[in-house]
Amino acid sequence: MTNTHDVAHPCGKCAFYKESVWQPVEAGGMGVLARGFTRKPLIANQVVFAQDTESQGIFCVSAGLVALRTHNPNGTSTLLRLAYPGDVIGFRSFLANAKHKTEARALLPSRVCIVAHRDANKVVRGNPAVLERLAARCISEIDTNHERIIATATTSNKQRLFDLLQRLMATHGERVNAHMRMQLPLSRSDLADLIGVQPETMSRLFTRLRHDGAFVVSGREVQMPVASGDRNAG
Amino acid sequence: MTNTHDVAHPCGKCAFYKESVWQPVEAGGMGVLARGFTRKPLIANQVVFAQDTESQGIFCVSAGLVALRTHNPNGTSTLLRLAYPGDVIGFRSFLANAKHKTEARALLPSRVCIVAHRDANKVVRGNPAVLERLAARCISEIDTNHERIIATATTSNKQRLFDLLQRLMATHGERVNAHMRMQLPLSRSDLADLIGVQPETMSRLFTRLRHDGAFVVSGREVQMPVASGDRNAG
DNA sequence: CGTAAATTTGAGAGCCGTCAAAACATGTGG
DNA sequence: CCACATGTTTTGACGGCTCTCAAATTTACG
Repeated sequence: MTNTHDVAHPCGKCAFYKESVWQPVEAGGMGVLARGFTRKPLIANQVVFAQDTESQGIFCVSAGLVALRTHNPNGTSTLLRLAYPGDVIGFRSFLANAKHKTEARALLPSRVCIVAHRDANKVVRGNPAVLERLAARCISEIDTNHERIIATATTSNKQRLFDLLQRLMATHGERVNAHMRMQLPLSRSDLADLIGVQPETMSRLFTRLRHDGAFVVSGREVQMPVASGDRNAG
Repeated sequence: MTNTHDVAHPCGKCAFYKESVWQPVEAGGMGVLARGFTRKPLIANQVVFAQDTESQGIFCVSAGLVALRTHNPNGTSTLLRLAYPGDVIGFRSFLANAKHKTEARALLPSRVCIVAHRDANKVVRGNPAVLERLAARCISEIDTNHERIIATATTSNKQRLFDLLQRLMATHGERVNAHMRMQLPLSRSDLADLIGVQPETMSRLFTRLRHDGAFVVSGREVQMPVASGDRNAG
C-alpha cells in the first residue's frame, strides 16, 4: 500500500515545477498523482499519441520538441503547434473526453511526463486549482491560435517564414561571432505544413529570403546576422 | 438584504439554460449570480465590449448575432468569430484577467446577458462545475480555431466562401419553393475580413460563385438551390 | 557505392493584391 | 421628387505570388 503522507511531488525537481498544472496538488492528492505519473523518453520521430486514438492522460513536455499535427482527409497534413519543455499537450482530448484530433510526434530526442487518464481525472476533480491551471493553458492556446489566424490573414508567407525562423533561431540558435547559427529542427516539408504552403513554394521562399540577405542557408543549417532581428522581410 | 434561498436562477427561462455555464450554480451561489446578472438589448452595430478594455464579466449571447473582431495595428481588421445565441463571449479576458483582445459588436439587433466580473469571479471560485463548463467552452473555441487554421491552409478562398455561405444559409435562410433565401448579416467587407482577403477579391469571389451557378446574389440577398448543399465549389 | 527520399528548379496557368475609376446605394436638404 | 454628398460595392489593368506537374539535383543512409 502506498503511503500518501510522505510522497514527494513527482514534478518537484522539474525546472517547470512552478508553472506545472500539477503544482497545486497537495498531500491529499499526491498519492494519486504519483501513481499515475510516468516519465517517457522519446527518440526523434517517435509518436507520443496518434490521431483518432483515445486520450491516455495529460502530457507535459519536459525536454526536446514535439510537433502537433493533423492529418487531413485529403492526404495533406497541417502542423498546428510546436510544443517546448513546460508545455502541456493532449489536454484537449482529456478535457473533452474525446479522441485526439492531432498527432503528437517528437521532432528531436525528447521527454514527456504523463499523468494517466484515470488518475488525472481524480486529481482534477479533487482540486479546482488544477482545473484553473488547465484553463489557463487553454486560454494560452486560444491566444496562440488567434495570433496565427491573424498572421495568416494579414502577412505574406515570406514574412511569416521570416518571423518563424527568427523565433526558431531565438530558441535553437547559438551565437557565433556576429552571427546566430542553428540546426533547423524541421524539414522543409514540415515548415511548409506550418506556414501553409506547398513544399515547392517553401523552397522558393527560402530562395527569396536568402536572396534578400536575411539568411545564409545550407540544408538545415541557418545563419543570420545578430542584428537582423528588427529587419523586415518586405 | 437579499434572500438567497428563494432566488430563481436568472437563466432559468432561457432556451439555452441546460447548456448555460451558469446552470450548475445552486442555492448557495444563486444570490451572487442574480446580483451580478444583467440583460442588455443591442441595436445593430452596437459595441458589446471594445478591444483593449478591461473585462466587465462574462457575456452570453441570448439573441441575434455578435461579431468578434480584432483591429490590427496596420489598420486592417480580422473577424475571428460569429457568436450566436447560447454562445459565451468575453471569457478569454475574464479567465486571463486581462484586457479584451477583440471587439464584440452586434451585427443584428441582439441581446446579451452579462454576469459582472466581481460576481462571476465569486461564483466561479465557489463552484468548480462552472469552471468545468467554461473550460468546455475554451475547448470548443480551440476546436473551431483549429478547423479554421486547417481550412485556411488546405482549401481555396472560393471554397471557404462557399462553405461559409452554406453555413449562413442554414442559420439565416428560409425555404422558398426549391430555393433557400437569406439576407446576409454581413457586409462584403466583413466577409472579406472573415475569409481573409481584400474586399475587391471578395467581390470577385462572389462573381465566380454566381458564374458557377452556386448562388443567385443581389446585394445582401442570396439564393441557392436547396439541393446544392453537397455540391463542390471546385 | 547505390537506392530511396528530400529538396530544388523550370514552365505555365490561375488567383490575389494594389491602385484607380466607375457604378450603385443610402440618406439629407432643398 | 430631385440634387447632392457619402459610403459601399464592382470593375479594370497589371504585377507578383502560388499551385501543379514534371524533371533535375542533392542528401541521407544502408
